Order: sequence, then structure tokens, then C-alpha cells
Amino acid sequence: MEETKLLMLYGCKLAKNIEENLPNLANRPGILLKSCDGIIGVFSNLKELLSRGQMISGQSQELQQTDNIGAGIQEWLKTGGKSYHQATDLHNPQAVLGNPRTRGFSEGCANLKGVLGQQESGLELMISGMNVKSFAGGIGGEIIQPVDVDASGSIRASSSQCKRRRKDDGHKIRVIRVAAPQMGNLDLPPEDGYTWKKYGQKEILESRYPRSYYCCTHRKFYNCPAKKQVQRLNHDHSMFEVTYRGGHTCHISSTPRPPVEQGMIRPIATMQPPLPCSTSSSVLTTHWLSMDIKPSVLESTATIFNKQMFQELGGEGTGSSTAGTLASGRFPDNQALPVADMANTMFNGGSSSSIGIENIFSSMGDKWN
DNA sequence: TAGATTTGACCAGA
DNA sequence: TCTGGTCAAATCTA
Repeated sequence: MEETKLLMLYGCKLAKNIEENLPNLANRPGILLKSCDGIIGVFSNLKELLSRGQMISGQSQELQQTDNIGAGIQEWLKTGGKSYHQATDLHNPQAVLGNPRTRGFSEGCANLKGVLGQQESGLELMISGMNVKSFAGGIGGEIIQPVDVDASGSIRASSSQCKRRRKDDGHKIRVIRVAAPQMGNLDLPPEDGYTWKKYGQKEILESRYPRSYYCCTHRKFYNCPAKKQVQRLNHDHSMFEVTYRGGHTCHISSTPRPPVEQGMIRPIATMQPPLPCSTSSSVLTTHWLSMDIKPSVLESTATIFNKQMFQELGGEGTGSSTAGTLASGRFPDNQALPVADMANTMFNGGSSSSIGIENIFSSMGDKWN
């Protein structure tokens, strides 16, 4: 549920910021459209995540509420977002789903799109659909797929191509779908905060694309059992299906730290020393509304906006050092990085930042002006 | 030259 | 027997 809550708040915040800064953004249609795309991606992923989640849990009432996720954001936007915290109790997902003011992200986004004008060609906006390619650059929202594990621990096929599966060895299994890179090496699997070593590739029956097998780089030294499989979707080659098996144990060190795999939060906005599994030299960590949020999700989400804004603002960022950039919170010319502040403000409730969420866009507006 | 990737062969579950 | 998963030698690359 943590991804759900994260996406929910993040999308609402972005929408609110766009609405509040339409005067500034009016002269920057590129930023506007990309921002809108990002928001729609967030909300669409949220919708899919919720739908799938409820299908798994079989809670029909929640499903109905999710389907009704409707006019709420529009209504909420009309209030100027001022009633956000009153309208949404993010500590209580039931309250969020049941609250008419927070229902209807899709309609809200459609409304935004109407405000912002015609979408770019090539920009896939499938607000009511499930097929959103949310973010350019290959960092996509995380969409959890249902995985069926029967009582014996073996995996039941959840797709037609999974006819036989080896018995699970008791490891936790997690299946997600992420957007494939749209530039550069298109075969590179999406970054997820860990380093992986490819140990095999295999053509899979009835699949157009081969499946790649990865294990944790540190399997040798830390006996880390984590593995993942990456395969491009048959029907949508721009999406990867990534199957994670087993959790990382290689992060265990002399410094106690909750495992990322278990989605446990870390202390307030501190810079962590590099860890064996992390691809980053440092990791931006947050606490946010006391929620359990996987840092990888947080970083990916925050990076989307970072990359888009950075490019639009004429930066030379490549987005290759996501966590490092966010952690530094600086442009190369040592300017403050608005999105880092934004992420910091958002995910830390604004308590630890001198820049409030309301000021982020206005400060950016200064740059644009 | 060490580490990563590729790829054919082998293993094991269904 | 078929197929997915893994191994390990060969190859590549920084």
C-alpha cells in the first residue's frame, strides 16, 4: 500500500503545483506538457496499482471505491488544494478512497489536460486505460502485478506464458512492470537501486523477447540470494516485467539499517554511507508521514520531475546519478535544485526544509522569468 | 587484467 | 520429454 499512498500524494502535490503556477507555466508549454504527462503517469499507475491490489485482496467494496476514483481531484483543485490535509487522511487509505474529494484522479488529470491544451504527439495519455507509459527516460512508476503462490510454495502461473515454474525455494517473489528506457541502450533493465550481475539469458516459449537472469553482484561475498528476471512484455515492448526473487541480505553491515526490500523506512532525511547493494554513492532517505516507502520508489518518482525540469531549464543532467543528484540537491553550477527541495519538502512534510512546497514553483518561476 | 556479459550445455520440475 | 533456471567457459570491455 505504500506505493499507493506515495503515488497518491505525489500526484496531488504535482497537480496542485501546476494549478498554482499556471501563470508561470503558461510560457513554458514544454514543461507544462511533460509535467502533465508525469502527473497522468503517476495517477494512472496509481489506478492500476489500486485495481490490481484490490483484485488480489478481493475486497469488492474497495474496488468499487477505486472505480469511483473520479471527480475528486477536480473538486479538490477547485478548492485550491487548501483542504488537502482535511480532505485526505493519508494515514488512512480507507478514508482516502472513501473521501469524495480525493476520488477521481483520472478525471482530475483529464481536467488538467484540458487546461494545458493539446497533448504532444507521441505522448501517451491513456488516462482511463491501463497502458500508460508514464515517464520518459526509462524510469517508470512501479506497478505491482499479482503473483499467485499456492500453499505448497510453488508459483501458480499468472500469465499464459508461465506454464511451468520451478518450485519456489521459499523466497519472497515480487513482480513489477516498469517502463523500458526510451533512449540509450534500450535493453538495459531499469535501475532499482541495486547492482545486478547477469548470469543468463534464455528464449522463452511463446515470448518474442528473451528473459534475462540477474543475481545480486554481491552474491559471492555476502551470499546474497536476491535474483531478478527481466523480460520485455510481448504486447508492449516498451515495458519490462521484472520478477524479484529473494531479498537482499548484502546490506547487512556493522551499521544496523532496516532492509530496503522490506520497505522499511529509514531515519529522517539523513545521508547514508554507501552500501554494498546500492548503486549510489549515497542514498537520499526520508521519512514521510510515517509511511513505509521504498527509497527506490521515492527516488524514481522524484527523479522524473527532476529530469524533465532539469532538461527544460537547460541543464546538462543526464539523470544517470539519480540518488546522487537528489542527495546533493544541487545543479552542477551549485544552484539549488528545486526538485530536490520539492522531494525533501514533500516527503519530509516540509519540516526540515526552509523551502515550502508552495514556494518551490514560485522560486522556479524566478528562474524562468 | 579483473570484472561483466554472452551463450551453449546441463539440471531439475512438471 | 519439454521447458525454465543455472552454470561455466569464452568473450568482451573498461
